[in-house]
Amino acid sequence: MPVTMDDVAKATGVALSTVSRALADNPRVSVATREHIQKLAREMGYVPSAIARGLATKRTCSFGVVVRDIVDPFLAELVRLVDMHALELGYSLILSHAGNDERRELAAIHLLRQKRVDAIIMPDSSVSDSFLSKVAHEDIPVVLLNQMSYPYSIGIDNVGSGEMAVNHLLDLGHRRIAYIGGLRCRAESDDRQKGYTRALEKRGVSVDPALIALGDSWSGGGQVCMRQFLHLERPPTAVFCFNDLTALGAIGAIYSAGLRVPQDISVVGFDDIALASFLHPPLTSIAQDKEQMAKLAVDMAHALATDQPVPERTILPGRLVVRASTGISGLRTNT
Amino acid sequence: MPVTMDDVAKATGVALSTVSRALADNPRVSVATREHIQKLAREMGYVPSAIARGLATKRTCSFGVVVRDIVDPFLAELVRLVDMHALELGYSLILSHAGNDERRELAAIHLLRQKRVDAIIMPDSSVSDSFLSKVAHEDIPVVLLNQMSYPYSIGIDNVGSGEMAVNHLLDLGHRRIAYIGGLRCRAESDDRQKGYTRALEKRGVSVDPALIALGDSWSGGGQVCMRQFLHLERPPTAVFCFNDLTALGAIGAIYSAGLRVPQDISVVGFDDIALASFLHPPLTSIAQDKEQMAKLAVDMAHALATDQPVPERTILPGRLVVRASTGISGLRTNT
DNA sequence: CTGTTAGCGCTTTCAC
DNA sequence: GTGAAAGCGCTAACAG
Repeated sequence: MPVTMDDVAKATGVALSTVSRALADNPRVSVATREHIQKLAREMGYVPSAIARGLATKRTCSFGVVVRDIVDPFLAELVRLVDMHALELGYSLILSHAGNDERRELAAIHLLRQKRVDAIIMPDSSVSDSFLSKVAHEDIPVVLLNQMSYPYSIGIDNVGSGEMAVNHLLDLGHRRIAYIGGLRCRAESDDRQKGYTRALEKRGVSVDPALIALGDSWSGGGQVCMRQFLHLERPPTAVFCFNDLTALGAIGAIYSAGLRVPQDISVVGFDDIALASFLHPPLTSIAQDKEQMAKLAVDMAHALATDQPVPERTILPGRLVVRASTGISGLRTNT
Repeated sequence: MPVTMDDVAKATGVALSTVSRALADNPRVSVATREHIQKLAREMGYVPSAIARGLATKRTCSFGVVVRDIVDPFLAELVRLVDMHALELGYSLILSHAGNDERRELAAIHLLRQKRVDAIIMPDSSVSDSFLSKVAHEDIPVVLLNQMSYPYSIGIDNVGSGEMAVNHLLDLGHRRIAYIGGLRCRAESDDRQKGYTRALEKRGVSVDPALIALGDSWSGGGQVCMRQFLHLERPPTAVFCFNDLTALGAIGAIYSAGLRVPQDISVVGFDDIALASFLHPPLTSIAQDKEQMAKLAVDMAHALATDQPVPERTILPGRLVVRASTGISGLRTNT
């Protein structure tokens, strides 16, 4: 139904290949014919078929992106940035959802292989290491975020960032500091917890297992875990959360218990999502350089897709953003 | 590089076309050969090329989705649901960002046409009516959400829902009720405002232009507009917001001014995003049936893409979800 | 500078 | 039930 290159060729009276060249701005076509062809093609409403081109060139100019849940604001922000950078390089994004189901994740990858995407970017993969090693030798390259056991990956320093967050709380005088984990990527929460533990140990504060709970990367989990902490004989005076959504839930639980943030309990989140500064109180958080992550991931995917020298695996530093959800320990309890 | 159908044909000793049929579970192939071929294909690691198939069948089994900003939680939730339903029908989603730029939106559409997607779904289009009428007769079908001037669209009753929200506030005794608009789709905010006006007028409450402001569909806008309202001689006792993000910003501004929600000012949002119930206070909002919207939109896109009878344009009702951000007027000011 | 000719990997008549 | 062959719309040698 749509106008083809052949139609344009017939209309202009030149050969099909000349049209192809003219439309590709190939310098081997005379300026006159090129412009003539381009003009006519435009007038005829010619829209090149990326499908046919993909078949011929074996490149589809599209990346697959598989996420657990685009509703996670951090992932949404990341995917948006990936889209922007990908577009600059001429790629489109095919988005697939995997939920928390590893099987669905593998199914999504399989579908993307059928679609012959040039590369796959997975911002929060849950696939096991055994699969990763297999996928690494697959026909189509895969770039992972925050999964540093994998060669083609971009991530942030989760251990160091966790440490940074907890140091901030220690500096404010807190000693009973809790951690609420999550389950976005496999190793992510563990590493942040490692940073938490390390920070405490360095200051000689003992780690209390009762102050460590595992949420679900969502506000519901944060709420439940925080409620549990509040029932402790000696509740924490500060909480470090896997991500901002968890922190939001924790804050809700604190308010519901008639306490206040940060007067009674300080809260630190992670990701520094766009909403963080609008929450009440504005949330102290660890910011990830999403812009840079997205750019590096796209560049890596592009390099892998075009057989260019692949940039090295990168670990970005986190950055503490202090807002109003953290305060000096004992602000209220000691008065 | 990857295994092709031809490879499988040679390996099995049958003709290419037989392999094609066998893999498509075509009953015209004997059970024995079919199973043999399928088994061998699997062993050889054959992955069918959706590209080649697309060229041959003129169907790519993919929908384009162009959004202004996937970071908007409402859109993210919608896109996730669209993805689920699309997958059930065998479609993948190609996601493109348009920002608030109509030109980028058109560019995105153009790219999707090149990709030969079977249909385009636009949850929050900003393209003008003049363009819409053009796009309607385009080669590739477009389904719009919340843009009821267009034949192929699914939406919610924005006027009625706005009215519902404001009636709720009126029922609580509020008389000075403000509206903070947004700019997601073109007509969306206007319609909600229309509902706002209508509700007030029906109860004989005069509409005060000073109580109407235009935000940006984000928390920042809500914050700014609310701050402006608070500087009025007679500030509102309740605010109806274009969406939940706007409401979040408004709430922040209220707290920053030393006032409380809902004791001093009640706030109603729109969309009922997943976060709404975790905010402090939990947000009263108008829920849209995203599940249904997504399903209807995908079904419509599918029908259009396959030349089946197209279901009718649908307008879904909104649903008021009362939480803790709204309360009786004068709770505090009159004591 | 332009035309001819093979494909790319699959579907789909049309024969047998 | 299976095979042969003609495309789908484009790119990319290879000639001229």
